Amino acid sequence: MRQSELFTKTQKKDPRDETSLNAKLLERGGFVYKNSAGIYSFLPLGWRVIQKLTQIIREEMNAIGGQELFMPALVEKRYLDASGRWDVEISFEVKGKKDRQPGFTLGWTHEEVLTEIVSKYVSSYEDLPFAAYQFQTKFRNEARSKSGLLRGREFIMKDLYSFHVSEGDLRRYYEKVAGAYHKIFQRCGVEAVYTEAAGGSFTISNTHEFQVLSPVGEDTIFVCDDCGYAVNQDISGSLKIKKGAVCAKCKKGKFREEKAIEVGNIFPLGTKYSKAFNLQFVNKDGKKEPVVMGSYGIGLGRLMGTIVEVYHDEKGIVWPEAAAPFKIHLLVLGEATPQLKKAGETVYNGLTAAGLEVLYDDRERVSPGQKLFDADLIGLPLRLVVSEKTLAADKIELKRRAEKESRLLKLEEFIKTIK
RNA sequence: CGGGCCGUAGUGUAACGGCAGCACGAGUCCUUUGGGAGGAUUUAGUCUGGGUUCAAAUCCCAGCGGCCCGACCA
Repeated sequence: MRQSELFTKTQKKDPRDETSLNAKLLERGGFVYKNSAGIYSFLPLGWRVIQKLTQIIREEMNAIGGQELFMPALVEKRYLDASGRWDVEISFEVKGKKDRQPGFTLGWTHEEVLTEIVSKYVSSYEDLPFAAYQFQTKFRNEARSKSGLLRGREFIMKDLYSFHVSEGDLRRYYEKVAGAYHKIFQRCGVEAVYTEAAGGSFTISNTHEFQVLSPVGEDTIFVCDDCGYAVNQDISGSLKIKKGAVCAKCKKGKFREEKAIEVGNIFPLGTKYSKAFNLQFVNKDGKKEPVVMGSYGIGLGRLMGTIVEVYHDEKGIVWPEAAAPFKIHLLVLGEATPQLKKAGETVYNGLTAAGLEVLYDDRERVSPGQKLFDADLIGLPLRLVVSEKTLAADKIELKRRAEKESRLLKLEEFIKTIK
C-alpha cells in the first residue's frame, strides 16, 4: 500500500485526554479513532491488525474442530428471560415493536442464541460433541470504559461454544481449547498466564483466564514463582492464597502478586443453558440428558491494545510480526528525483511481486526526518530505506524496528532471506 | 453508579471579567531533503442552554461529552 494514498495521518502530539498508552499510540499512529468513550473505529492500519489477529484465532479454532458461523447482534428478550439474564446492568436495551418497551438487547454474549439454534439439530449422543464460534461485535454498557482499547462498550469478540454428552467430555475439550488459546497468544507474541478465576454471571464453576502481566491490567493475580500456577484475586480468598504464601499446587514456590490484563477466558458452563432451552440428547440407554456446554472468549481489540502495551518504546509501537498491519515499511528518503522515485518503485514492485506486505512511504515533499518518525511510530517490523546513499551503493538499507543497527544489502538478498 | 480533573481551529496549547493569540497540520509560492526544514501568504476555534455583568473563553447553574480513582466487571 502506498502511504501517499492512505487517508489517515500520524499525529505529532498525544491526544490531550488520554493517559492510556495503547490509546495514545494507536490514535497517534492512525490505527483507531475514538468515536465515544469505549467505542472505537478501526482505521485501515488498525483494521489490518484486527484481521491478522482474526486469522490467527480462526486457524487455531478450526484446528480444534470449531465451526465458524455468525449470529445476530439483536437478541430478543425471550432468550435472556429464559436464562434469567435479561435484567443486567451492562445490557443495551432496544425497544420492541409495539409497546415501545425493550424487546431486544444488543448481544453481549450468545450462549442463549446458539443453544436454541443447536437444539433444533441435536437429538442423539451421535450428534455430539461439536463446537461453533463466531467473530462478532459485542455490546456491553460498562459502568466505566477505560484504558483505551482494554475495556470498551462495543468490541469485537471471538466466542466459541462447545456441546458435549458429559462433564468428562467437556473437560477434555476444555483442555484442548486451553491449548489452542496458548498457541494463539504465543503466535501473537504475548505471554499469557493460565489463571483460575471466578465465573461471574456465566457459571458458578471456576473458570480460567489467560492473563498478560502488565501494570495497566485491571486484574490482580497471584502467580507461583516456581511452577507458574496462578489464581485471580477474585477467588484467592476462598483458597487462602495471598502474596508470599507457599504455592498450593507445587508446595515449593511462593505466590507473587501481579497486575494483569485478561485477554481470554474459558468457561465450563455445565447444563445451565441447555436446561433453559431444553437442549437434550438421547444417550446410549435411550434416556434423555441435558447437553453439557462450555464457552470461550477472546476480545480482539483488547488483545490489540495489550500487544501495544507490551510492545512499544519511547518512539512508538514495535509490532510483533504476526500482528503487524504490514511486514515492511519502505521509505524513500530525500528529494524526489526521477532516479530516486524509479528506484523506490522498483523496490516496491519487487517486494510486492515476492508476496511481501509493504507499506510504501512514497510521499513526496515530506522530509526524511518526518518519514523516519512516522515509521517508528507506526512500528512495522522491518524498515527498508531507498535514498541517494543506498542508490550509490546499489543496495537498500534494512533496519529492524526492535533493533538499533541498520545494514545495507541487495534487494534480492533481502527477499531471499526474509521469505 | 459515587468522587476528582477537564472541554478554545483538524491536532496541541495561550489569553486579569476588557480586541481570542501561538505552534503543528492543511492550501498557494520560493528555497530545502538521512531524524518532525526555512521564508512569504491564506485557512480554521471558545461543547450546548440559561444566568450575573456595561462587558463572559474566563464567574454561577443545568445539560452534554472526555479522562482518571473507586465500586462493579462477563
